[in-house]
Amino acid sequence: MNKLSYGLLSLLSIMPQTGYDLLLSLNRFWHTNHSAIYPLLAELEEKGYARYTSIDQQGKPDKKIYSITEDGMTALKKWIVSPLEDAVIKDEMILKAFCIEIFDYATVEILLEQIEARYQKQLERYKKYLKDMQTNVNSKAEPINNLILGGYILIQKGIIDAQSGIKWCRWIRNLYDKHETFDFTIIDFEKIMD
Amino acid sequence: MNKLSYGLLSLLSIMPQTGYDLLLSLNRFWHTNHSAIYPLLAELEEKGYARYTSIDQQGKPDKKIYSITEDGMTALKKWIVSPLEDAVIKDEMILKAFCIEIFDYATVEILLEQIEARYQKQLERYKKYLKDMQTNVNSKAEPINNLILGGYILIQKGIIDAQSGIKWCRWIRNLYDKHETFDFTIIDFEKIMD
DNA sequence: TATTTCATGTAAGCCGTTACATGATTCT
DNA sequence: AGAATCATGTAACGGCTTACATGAAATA
Repeated sequence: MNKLSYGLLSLLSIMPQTGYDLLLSLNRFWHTNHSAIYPLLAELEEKGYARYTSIDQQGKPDKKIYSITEDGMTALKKWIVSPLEDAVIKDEMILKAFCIEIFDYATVEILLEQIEARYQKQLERYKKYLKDMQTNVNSKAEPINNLILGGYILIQKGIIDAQSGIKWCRWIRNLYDKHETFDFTIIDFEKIMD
Repeated sequence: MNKLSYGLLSLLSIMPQTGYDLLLSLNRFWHTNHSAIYPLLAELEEKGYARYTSIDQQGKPDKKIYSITEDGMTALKKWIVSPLEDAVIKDEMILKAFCIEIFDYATVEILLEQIEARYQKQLERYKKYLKDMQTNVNSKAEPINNLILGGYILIQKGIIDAQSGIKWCRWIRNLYDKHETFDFTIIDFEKIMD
């Protein structure tokens, strides 16, 4: 049982769905693809944590609607309160930041614009999710998924992160503007030391 | 050349150092370990992006002090302005968030405390880094590494992220406090829609 | 007409983690 | 006395990504 296996159980606890549905829900908040999900679903079934019912379809492979079993729920209940592992963040931005002091401002500005654009894109994406959710909840239309509360708080997190990322970019620009001679030995630490 | 290879070049552009030194600098901002670094350094040397000079040591393996070559600098200059890849974040917290609505508040509170504690730990860690940096810069003592500007902005990012994470946890608690009947269909979306 | 959506699966390869391996000195 | 620091390396394994494979219907 790896992280993603529990993630699938987590989503299945909300409602029974297919591997394809799970992929769509996951993709909003987690980098993965179908070739990682299908084998894990088969494993969950072998372990007795999930079961599926097949539905015939014309032109497409049979739909397999997975649902969580009682054993699966037991595993989920254990996992949800088990010690939280550290987040693993692999972001090229961090590695690029290491060497910015050897480049001139024009180069740094190119990088900053890319970073800011990425956060801006993220902000738009999550705002769209929020709007979609609002529409669905208000109209009480058939929900694409029932990820109401969980989805809501994760969308909020995405928005907060994007906004603070944009602020960070602007703060860096300000840092450069103030020290045109690039004398970074007199950095004002006090402002940030709570 | 994978992400981490460029990260090593990025750090080597600041100052020549050993694989062990690189590991210590990286560990503040990047999850990795020595067994990933040493083979990559050997590859960088083969490619002509880095070279090393060996230094005899008693009781320990010979120190290999790596430095970036001109070819390495060329590669670094290309990479720094090349399109920024998306960040890959693998955080169990996200997967756990999916299913919170099936649990009672007591269970969610256990999870929230773990998340908040993790952000608190991160905040303390980065504040310590900032203090260390301030001490080093003021005393002009021999710098452990010369990652002044890059380290500074990354420490700031770590602090901002930790602080907003803590605020997010408190916002979730507030959400629960306001709706003791767990009627989450009347969520106030307007407040967040800019 | 071409791409996206729906729908599931396998195979090859890369990347990273854990463990194995060694060993003196310094700190707790 | 035991753990951490300094210092480099290899081997096995697991997990994830990319590509391969199929194919109808709807959209652009």
